[in-house]
Amino acid sequence: MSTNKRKVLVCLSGGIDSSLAALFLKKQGYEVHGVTFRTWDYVTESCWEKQKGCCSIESIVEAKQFAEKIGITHQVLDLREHFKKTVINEFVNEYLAGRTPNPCVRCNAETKWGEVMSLADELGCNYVSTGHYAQVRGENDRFILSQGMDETKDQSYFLWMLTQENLARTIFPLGKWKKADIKKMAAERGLVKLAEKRESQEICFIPKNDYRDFLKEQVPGLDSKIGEGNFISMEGKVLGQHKGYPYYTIGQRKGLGIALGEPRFVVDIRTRTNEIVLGSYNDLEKKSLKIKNINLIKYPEIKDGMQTDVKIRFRSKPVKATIFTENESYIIVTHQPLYAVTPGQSAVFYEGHDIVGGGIIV
RNA sequence: UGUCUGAUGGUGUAAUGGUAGCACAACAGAUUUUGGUUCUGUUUGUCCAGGUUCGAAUCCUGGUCAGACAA
Repeated sequence: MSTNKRKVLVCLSGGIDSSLAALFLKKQGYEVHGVTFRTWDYVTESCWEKQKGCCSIESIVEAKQFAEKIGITHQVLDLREHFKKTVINEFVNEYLAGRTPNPCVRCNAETKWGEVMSLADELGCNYVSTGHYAQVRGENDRFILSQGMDETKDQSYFLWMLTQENLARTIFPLGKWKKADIKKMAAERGLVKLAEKRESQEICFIPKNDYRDFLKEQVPGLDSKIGEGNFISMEGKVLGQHKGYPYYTIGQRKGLGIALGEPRFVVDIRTRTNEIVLGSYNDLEKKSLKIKNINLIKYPEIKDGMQTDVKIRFRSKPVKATIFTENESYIIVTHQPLYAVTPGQSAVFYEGHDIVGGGIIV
């Protein structure tokens, strides 16, 4: 590693958060080098209009301009192939398997930290940094990831896959700040455009916010391979036709195109028979789930029967639960009902504000 | 072929003479670094032709269509 202990590689997206993160690091006396990823090419123009978040060409230009403005070096890293091989492929395959992926979790682990760490090595940077609202600290020989101070903007959920090696070198300059303050500071520094820019949102590589169209583009002949199938009730009665199981996700209500007099939700996806089971909201209830691909952060291991709080989606309150270990997977039994537990999504364990670990729901 | 019943927005229904309502669906916006959820809002309807009435989804006549029963 470099002899320069104050050199940091910061991921700039062109948005307000990462820009301010870079600014903070610079003010704190770090030697800062910015990097912006090129992950995906947009073909449609709609994304430009929407000023989409982290990866558009326009944002790359903005990131570069910002770097110049605050006087840091900057480069663009072309990760298109890597991104396609990891994030996009997994995204498509998961849907084809009847599961619902979370590409952001994958992208953070594989693309952002995965690739940035090696670039940091090349450049002699001992730290890497992003504009995430999360915190990391060293304690008991572990590097512990915890929620951002601004609970409404906390993004730790998306970072549960980060390894100890990743966290050891990570700085989150915004972890102790509130989004409102960041916006205010940006405005005060004359960064009006940034302050007014829309939040990055939706899947960054999907234009028009329609993952179904994206799947069609990525999987030629998808509709002829899978095609229409039956909506069925909990009792097995045929209720209508659907467009093919990859277009649905557990808990989904909108877009079913079927009027049954009361709200119906996707309760189960049966890939073998291409059947989608519909039920009431209460039919989505579960009190246990199984996870795999476990990554532990706060503790090196988890004891059978450990108590924790678990989150099964980004915007949901943590629920008290007990973890039962079982070889490579865990069984999580919650003390309150969960709704719409969705295979492919992340279950993240919290202890207070700290992330204990997480896994992918089976 | 006869008799009876029914026909309301995309779907299912309410309103028995007095501004056509509800649920679901659809669409749009809000929320949101995943999908989904949630919230707010919007669009769309009285089978057709006559008649009675100040006024008809509602009553009358004829037609069309559907279901049931009869043969």
